[in-house]
Order: sequence, then C-alpha cells, then structure tokens
Amino acid sequence: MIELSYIRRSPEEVISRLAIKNFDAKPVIDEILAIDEKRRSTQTNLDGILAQLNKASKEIGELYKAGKKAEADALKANTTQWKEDITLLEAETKKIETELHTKAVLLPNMPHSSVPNGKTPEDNEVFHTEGAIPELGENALPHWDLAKKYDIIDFELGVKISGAGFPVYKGKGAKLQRALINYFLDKAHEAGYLEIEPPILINEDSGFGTGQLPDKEGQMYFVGEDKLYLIPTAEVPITNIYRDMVVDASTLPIKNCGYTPCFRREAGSYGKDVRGLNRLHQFDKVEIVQIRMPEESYKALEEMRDYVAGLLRSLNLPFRILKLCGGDMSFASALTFDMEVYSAAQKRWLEVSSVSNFETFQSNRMKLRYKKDKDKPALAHTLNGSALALPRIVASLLENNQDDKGVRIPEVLIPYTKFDYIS
RNA sequence: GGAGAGGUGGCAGAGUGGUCGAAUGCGACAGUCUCGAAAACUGCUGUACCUUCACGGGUACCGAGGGUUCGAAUCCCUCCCUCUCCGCCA
Repeated sequence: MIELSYIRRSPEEVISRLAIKNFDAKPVIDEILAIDEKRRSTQTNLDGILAQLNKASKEIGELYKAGKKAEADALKANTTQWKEDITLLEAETKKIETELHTKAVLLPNMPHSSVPNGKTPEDNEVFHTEGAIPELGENALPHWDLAKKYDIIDFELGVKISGAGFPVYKGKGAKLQRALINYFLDKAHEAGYLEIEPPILINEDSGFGTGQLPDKEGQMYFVGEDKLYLIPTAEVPITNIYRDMVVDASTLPIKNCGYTPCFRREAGSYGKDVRGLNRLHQFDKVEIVQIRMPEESYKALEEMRDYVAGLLRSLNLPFRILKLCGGDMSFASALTFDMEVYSAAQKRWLEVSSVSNFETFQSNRMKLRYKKDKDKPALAHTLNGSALALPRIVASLLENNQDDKGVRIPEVLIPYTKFDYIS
C-alpha cells in the first residue's frame, strides 16, 4: 500500500509513476484526496467535541466530590447533545476510513525510476545472458517424456491422487528434489540467510500483509472451515513474521530463507505452458527474504539477484536475467528481476526465479517498521526472491543434460543426490 | 472434542468506575562517579492520528467489537486468541 502521506504530498508523481505500470491512477487518487480531506475535517470536529466532553466529565467528578450536586447535574445536561454528535461523527469517521482504505488498497506499488516502459513480457529488458545453450540431437526429449522414460516423475499418478498439476516424484526423481532443496538451503546459509521453516497455511492478515489479499484471492487455495490459505510462496509466512513489529535498526539487515511447498490454483492457465513441470498447483521452492533500511534496499536487490545468478551458474544452466517492464511487474513490486533458464528440448526460456524490491509497499500494509537511535519508527523495505523454484530447474536439468545414457547430474548436486546419472 | 485460567507499555507485572497512558521491576537511553568499565545514584523512556510556521495543544489506543455511565483498563454482552488439564492423535 502506498503511504497516504506520500499520495497527499505528491499526487502527480504517484499518477505518473503508476502510468508506467499501465495503471490509470488519476480517478482513484482524486477520490482518495477528497476522502482524505473529509477524513481530516471530520476528525478535527470529532476530537473537539470529545475534548469538551472529557473536560466536562472531569468537572462533574470534581463537583460531585465537592458535594455540588446541582451544578454537576446542570453540566450533565449539556452532554446529551455532544454524545449524539459523537455517535454520528464516529460512524462517519469509520465509514470514511473504510472507504479510504478500500481505495488505497487498489493502488499497485509505484515502479522504480529504472523500470522500463512496456506492456507485455516482450517489453522486458534482457539485462544479462549467460551460459552456452546445449546442442541436442534430433531425438532429444522434452522433460515430461524423460520423466516417464526413467520413471522419476509420474503425472498420471498425481492426477489419480489429487488432480492435474500435482506430480508424484519417485526414486531418483524424489531424491533429486531433496538434493536441490538441501543444496539451495545450504547455499543460502553460506550467504548469511537464517533458515526458517514456517507454517504453510496462513491467515487473512498475513495474506493481506504481503499483498496477496485481496488482489489475488482466487489464486490461493482456501481452507474455508478454518479460514486459512495455503501459501503460494514462502514469502508470505516468512515476511509476515515481522508484521506489526518495530525492529531495532541494529538487527538489520534481516536475511531469512526457507523451503516450503507452494500452492497455486492457476485458474485460467492452459495450453503448452502447463505441460509437464512447466506450471503446477503444488511445487517446491526455496525462498530468500530480506528486511532492509530504505537506503540499502537496492544494493540488497542487486546482491540477491547476483546470488540467484550464482546458483544458476553453479548448476551449469544457461540463463538470462530480465528487468521487468512496468506492464509485467507484480502488483506489489517496485523493481523486479526475473531469472529464466533455457530448456533446450522445449526450446524456450522458463522463469525459475523472481527477485523483487517492494520498498515500503508491504511494510506499510504489515506495519513493519525499524527504529534507528532516537528517530521515529520508519517503514522498512522488504525484498524477496526465489532461490530457487524447483520444477522448472528440474525440467531444464533433465532436458539440457540428457544424452544417450540418461541424464547427467550437475557436479555440485552429486554430494546431495549420491548418484551422478539418472538412467 | 470436554473442563478451567488468562489476554495491560520493549519485556515482566500491579491496577480502587473519576486526578490512569497507566504503579513497580527489568531493559534501553542520558548524566554523576571512574583512567576506563562495572556497581551505585539521578533523570528520561509507547504508538497512531488531528491541529500549529514553530513552541505547543488535542484525540484515540490496556486482545477485537458493541453496551451501561457525565466519566470505563476497571461493570455487562458478543467474538477472537493464548495457556493449563483431560480425551483423541502424528
């Protein structure tokens, strides 16, 4: 949520920056400013009457104590009207605040000044490309065929147990998953991230805090009986650890990581994008999260981006880094780098990570602040990134590393898998 | 699922319907002392919003929401959550 004070101070800037996200903010901003105006006058009004009442109450107490009952009763008579006014003004204030909140929540985060213009994924800026694209023979197989050939991932079985998009990993397939998770967690630990194993069901407040609610309500699985949502990413529980907190500046930066399964309904997805491991309802991911002071957050974003690039490099996967254009960015992000690996049999780039700086967008929703010395508490910046999402890594590993004998396991993973070939 | 207890400031923990934003302790911060530190002593220490050029002033907040009252942390109602015991269970 964009800070109201910011909107009030520079509405034109907010409008022009949101235009880069192809969001026409003018009507909403105008409404917000008008409602805010009304809110302030109503509160000033209400506070005045409350002050009168408080003062009178105190006097009545003193008069009673002094035995001046008649005078006290006379004062009491005045309060009736005030109380009526207070009731009305309180209802009014509440209504206005709800209205204001409803409007403010609709605004996406403002993009950083470096965000490229553009509407679609084609407009994203290729920031960096690295690694040789493997030359596969004519009979190279896409990963879903490889998975079947070596009996390591069973999609049909998943359909039987749950439905489409819930694969069953078996044997070396399951071990590969476990190896990747452990490898990613170990690397994150080396990079200074504290490992967290969070709940994977979250309440509504948490969903709101990181921006999934109300914007992406339909994308999360919901357990109605207990009003809990299955997490779409570990970002939600791990960032919400700090909801409603004022952390001391000396504890920053906070660097957390965590492995969780992630659940996404992916309503509306179809076609070749959803083949095999390309798009799933349940998948594994290691996430990294940072809480930073504002002046350091972009340095942290670069650090995270470089960290993820290093992971991909270590797996010998050809990858590219995209700087997302305004139109392709998420609701909450101010600047996002996407990492894509090349999957040589499908001959396409697959997104395996997304690293974002949310600036104060999430912290304002979560009321996550930091306090530096004698300064007033200020909103912290939050960042997160996938490091990494497993399925598409597995897809490209299978496809890119296939040969006549089977599928080669990257060097760095062998200590984890304890085997060097899937055959 | 059954029974009980409880939710108060960064933490611990008092609290009589009025002078309670709230005792006290710890912590944090500043000072005295010291070469320095510890100890001791002294002082200070919440957040949000409104208002003011500013100094300042005002309002709200003791789990959440209602109610009673001139006045509620304190009384009443509803809800939420946590803890303990029992049951069931990984």
